[in-house]
Amino acid sequence: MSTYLNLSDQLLHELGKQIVQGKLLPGEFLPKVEVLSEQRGVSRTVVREALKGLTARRLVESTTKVGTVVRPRSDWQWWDPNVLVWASHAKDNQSFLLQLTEVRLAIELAAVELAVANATDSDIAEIETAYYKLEASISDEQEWAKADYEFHNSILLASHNVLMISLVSMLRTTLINSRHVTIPRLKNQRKNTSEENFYDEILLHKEVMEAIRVRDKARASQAMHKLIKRVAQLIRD
Amino acid sequence: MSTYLNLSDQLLHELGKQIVQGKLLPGEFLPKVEVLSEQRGVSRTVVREALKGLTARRLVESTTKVGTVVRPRSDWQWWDPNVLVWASHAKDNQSFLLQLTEVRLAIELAAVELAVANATDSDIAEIETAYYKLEASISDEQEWAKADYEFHNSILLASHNVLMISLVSMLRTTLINSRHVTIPRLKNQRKNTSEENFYDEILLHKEVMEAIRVRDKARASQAMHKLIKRVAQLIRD
DNA sequence: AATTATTTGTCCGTATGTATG
DNA sequence: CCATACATACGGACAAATAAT
Repeated sequence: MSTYLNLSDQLLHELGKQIVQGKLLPGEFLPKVEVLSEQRGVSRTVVREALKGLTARRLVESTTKVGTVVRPRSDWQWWDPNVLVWASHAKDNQSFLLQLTEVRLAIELAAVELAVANATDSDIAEIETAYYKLEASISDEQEWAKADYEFHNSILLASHNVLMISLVSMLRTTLINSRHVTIPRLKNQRKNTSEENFYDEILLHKEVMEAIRVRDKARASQAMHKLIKRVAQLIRD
Repeated sequence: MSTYLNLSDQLLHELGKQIVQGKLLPGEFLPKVEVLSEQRGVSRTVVREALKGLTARRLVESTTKVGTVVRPRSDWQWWDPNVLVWASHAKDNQSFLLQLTEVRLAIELAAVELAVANATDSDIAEIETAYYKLEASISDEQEWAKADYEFHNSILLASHNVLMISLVSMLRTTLINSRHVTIPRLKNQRKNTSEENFYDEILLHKEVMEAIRVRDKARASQAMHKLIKRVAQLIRD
């Protein structure tokens, strides 16, 4: 697997970015196929395939004789990896990343309730090992982040909801792609958290784990809610 | 706008269904391009475009000399309108529809909290009118369903989270497409609900509306949680 | 290690279909 | 009815990658 992109994908990315990042506004027309073909020095086939990619993502609509026009943002198929990437690479992406995070939190909160109901013994074992790794890495910032990811992921997997798993995986990929914006802020925030808060956080993780083990939905949900609200708070600032 | 599908889309749907509905299992190979081209009496170009569609949705992976193989289900891009439709049209789609509903409930629950924070005056007015329509249509099953939809939708819109709105709209389209399976069951269940339960449900809707109006996040969230749990319960049975 | 065969990937020229003005 | 502009479809040629010999 290489990072090589064929011509139509290159053009697709170029046009997709322009649209999602607002350089081509809804209602505006794209140049016609022949012009695009000449401008970029590619064949009409390449242009048509790129346009097809835009159409499939509902970013544009082509009608004969009229041309290809950018559709309103509400029509766009946001839950497409490429659209998400294009949007997350925009200059003014703060509000977009916040929205992404809000969805992620919503799903993670729901996943813990499902985990209580659906977790197998081996799922629970995974969650426990993830928790003990977390406990063992309080001092190491890097390790803690990794362990924290694995802890939440083990719960997500235990939900046995493929749609949630796939959704969060998409969100994570997108958020990682724009990590340079968000992670530094979180790190700085973390430095400011006191020892006590940190201890609280470990306790909350433990509470989540134990509640899942004893199948106490209300407890699990409540603890996760508290955990998540902290993240939401960090992001909002 | 017609329902006409071009040759490659027709083939795409045919192959996509076969894969998602398990007639072609992960690890199995598709016939090579030339064979497919002959079998269906279409050009190689058409076959290639259909395969491209499958590849874009991560249902298959093509490698030179080896051929095109079905990827594991966990790799599939589930959040694609077509994949969702193919999956919802499968024979054994009960568990899939349940998962869809679980995601929908998760998002709706999160949306109400966001609505409390983000709703404009006009958003709140929309929610109120939706509620009064609901109140006015207690007796009419048909009207009630419609009003209920509009009530929840008005809250969703008030969240001002485009990603959530787009996600739920996708879910709804899919669920409506397989309505024949789920709605009749809900209707039957509803008939069995007593007058009292029905009155409770109205009260819960009212509680949600008022909590949003006075910007009381905890109250709104709690009331919505109760409402949603009922739906979840209905579905589970 | 080099060669060959096989299969996908890419590009293009061209022809036909279709809807608009 | 014609000219325009885009969509769809076909098939040929060649490039790239890899398995097998």
